[in-house]
Amino acid sequence: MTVEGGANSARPPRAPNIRDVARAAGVSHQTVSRVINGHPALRDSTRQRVLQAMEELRFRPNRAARALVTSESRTIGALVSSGAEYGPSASLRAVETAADEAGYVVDTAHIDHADRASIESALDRMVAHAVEGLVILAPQSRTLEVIEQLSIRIPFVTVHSLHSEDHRMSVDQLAGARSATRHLLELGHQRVVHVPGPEGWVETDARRQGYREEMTAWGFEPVVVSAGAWTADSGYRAGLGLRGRRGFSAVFSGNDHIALGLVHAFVEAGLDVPGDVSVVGFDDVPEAAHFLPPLTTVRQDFPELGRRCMAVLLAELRGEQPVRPGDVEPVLVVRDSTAAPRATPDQGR
Amino acid sequence: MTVEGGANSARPPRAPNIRDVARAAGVSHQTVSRVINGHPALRDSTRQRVLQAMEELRFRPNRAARALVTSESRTIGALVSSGAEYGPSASLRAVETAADEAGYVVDTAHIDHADRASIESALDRMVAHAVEGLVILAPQSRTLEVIEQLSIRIPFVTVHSLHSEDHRMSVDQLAGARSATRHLLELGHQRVVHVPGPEGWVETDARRQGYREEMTAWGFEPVVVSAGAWTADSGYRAGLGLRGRRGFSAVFSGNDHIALGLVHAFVEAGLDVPGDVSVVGFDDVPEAAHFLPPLTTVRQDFPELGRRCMAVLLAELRGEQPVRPGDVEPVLVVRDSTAAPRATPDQGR
DNA sequence: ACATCAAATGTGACCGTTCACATTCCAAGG
DNA sequence: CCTTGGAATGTGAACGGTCACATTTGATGT
Repeated sequence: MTVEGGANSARPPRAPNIRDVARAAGVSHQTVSRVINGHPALRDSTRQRVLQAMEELRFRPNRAARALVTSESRTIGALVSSGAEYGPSASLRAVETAADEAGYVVDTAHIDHADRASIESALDRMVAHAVEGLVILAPQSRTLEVIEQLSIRIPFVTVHSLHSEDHRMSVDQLAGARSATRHLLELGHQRVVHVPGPEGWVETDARRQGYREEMTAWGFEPVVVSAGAWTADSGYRAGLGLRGRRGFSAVFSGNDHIALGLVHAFVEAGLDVPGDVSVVGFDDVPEAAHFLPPLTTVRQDFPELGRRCMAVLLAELRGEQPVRPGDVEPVLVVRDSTAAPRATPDQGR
Repeated sequence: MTVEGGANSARPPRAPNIRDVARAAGVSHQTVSRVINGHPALRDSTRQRVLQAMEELRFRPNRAARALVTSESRTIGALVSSGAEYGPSASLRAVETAADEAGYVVDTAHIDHADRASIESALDRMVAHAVEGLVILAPQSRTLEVIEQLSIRIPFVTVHSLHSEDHRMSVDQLAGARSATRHLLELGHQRVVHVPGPEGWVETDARRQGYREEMTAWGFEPVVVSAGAWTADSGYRAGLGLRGRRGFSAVFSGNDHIALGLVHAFVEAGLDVPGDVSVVGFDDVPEAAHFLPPLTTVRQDFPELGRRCMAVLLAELRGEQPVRPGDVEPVLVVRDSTAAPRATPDQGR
């Protein structure tokens, strides 16, 4: 492995530096530095000469040396919640692409436990690696609290901040949840239950809140049955509990995967979706259109979210006007998992 | 944003360095360095004094400075194919966790296009950031070819290499594909078609190859109908084409998402799965158990793959014996999407 | 009491850049 | 022809660590 080059001996293993280039080009090291940094006051002939020397020597500027003196690392850190959730992953990818285009590289750290120590250690590592900014894709309330306590001294953006309006960037979860709930109510459902995501997540709270608001606005009683995780497994377990009960004709699920598990549990019990019970999800993962039945859900544009995060962060790093584009709006996608309730039990009587 | 500390003025904004600590502790800077690096020949009292000074000054060693002189960056690079595929993402997360435990941080670069230029530029960026090693999670033949041509001078591991046996780490795709196919054949299916993933992926080739081998071993004709991508969408489209045809009773799908799309297309056309056609997937994504019907598939342990990648790479970075743990074995998970064929059409006459 | 030697600590150079400032070049103006 | 001043280039000192080597310290054997 790692086979080094040729057969000739006694080649100094040291990589060429700007002084080597300078010597080869017959200029001073500072001139080489200027070429690297695109200084305007440079005779074109000199620039060419230097560029050629760089080419010949296969010169690569040493980033560590530059970082040492300028304390610019061209690195940004990303803190991501460690689950395999679709949303954060998709956003992260967009963050990286955007960073890349701006000449930054992204150091990623997954935080398993939302305990203070592990977050702190992740941040420490980021700081030690001199990240210039931070993107935090860990929408757990606990995480965000810790982060606020820690009072980070470098620019950062979090997706979904709790209290502070600064640093924030998010999808309007509440509006999404309300429109999902409204969709069910408009279809004529009256007993709509909500199966939220795990406790401690910002989205869980926002979506539950949106559900509650819409239900009470229509004069109906909100009913919440917890799932425990964002997974299909936990949706299935929640469905198992739910299918014993009567008295509901629709479920608004915390996300698409939970919805998948719910549908599984319902269908297994002989219930028809959407005949007996309507289900609506959240996220619109790429598979949702092919669930059986194809899932009605709320689409979030995760990549766009990631891009905007980076836009905000980059603007700040460059000292530009702090861009603050509005929230990304989620949109309801109606498919086949929702329909009007079969009977209208509570009517009349 | 980024509010700096107190109200007192005239505080030098420079972070404390090793000499500041030395002065505060009444020792030489070299002694401080020794404390940082855990040098054994140090009086305990001195060490304590230094540690305390570091604490008081909130000293953080400057990694760029250290990197400059030692050329150790404690960074490894990850090159990932840019799709939102479940497998690479899951492995990547494991890679990061493992790296983290070893005190490394991971720079990730997603490569959108498998063209030489974009791969080269990603590698350049990694090299410029002085990564000590590279993990390549981009199982596209094209990517791997380019990488082999480029003859990287730093240690690296790729998941699924083509030719060279070095640097390799993978799941035995071929065995997995064979066992999936065998499962269908053992159920009594004779006309099994394969819907592979997109061309150009190492897995696509290996799985198709495994399918072919098993089919011919049993004396049956392999039939391959392309999907185009790893997505449910493209599986659905393939299913649309497929459901016109007759003469098959089972499908071995390139992955779980394609399988989901296939099932969607079949069920939509009034076919029963597994009554009329059995479907088996590949990957065992966490949702597969809750597809309708729950999907028979081949489980790959992506996190384990990631961990092993890092184990191999770290061993090499440390100059240890090159660990080479065997391939990760995939395992068939039988669920409800496969059953014996309803009739046995080709039998007798 | 003193030589001995390893353990403990100190000294100065160096890694490859950029920064602040000094110097040289060269065309235009008097 | 000489000044003038901006453009082009050069000089030496940081930056914050580690390395190689020098020096001091303190316990040990005689």
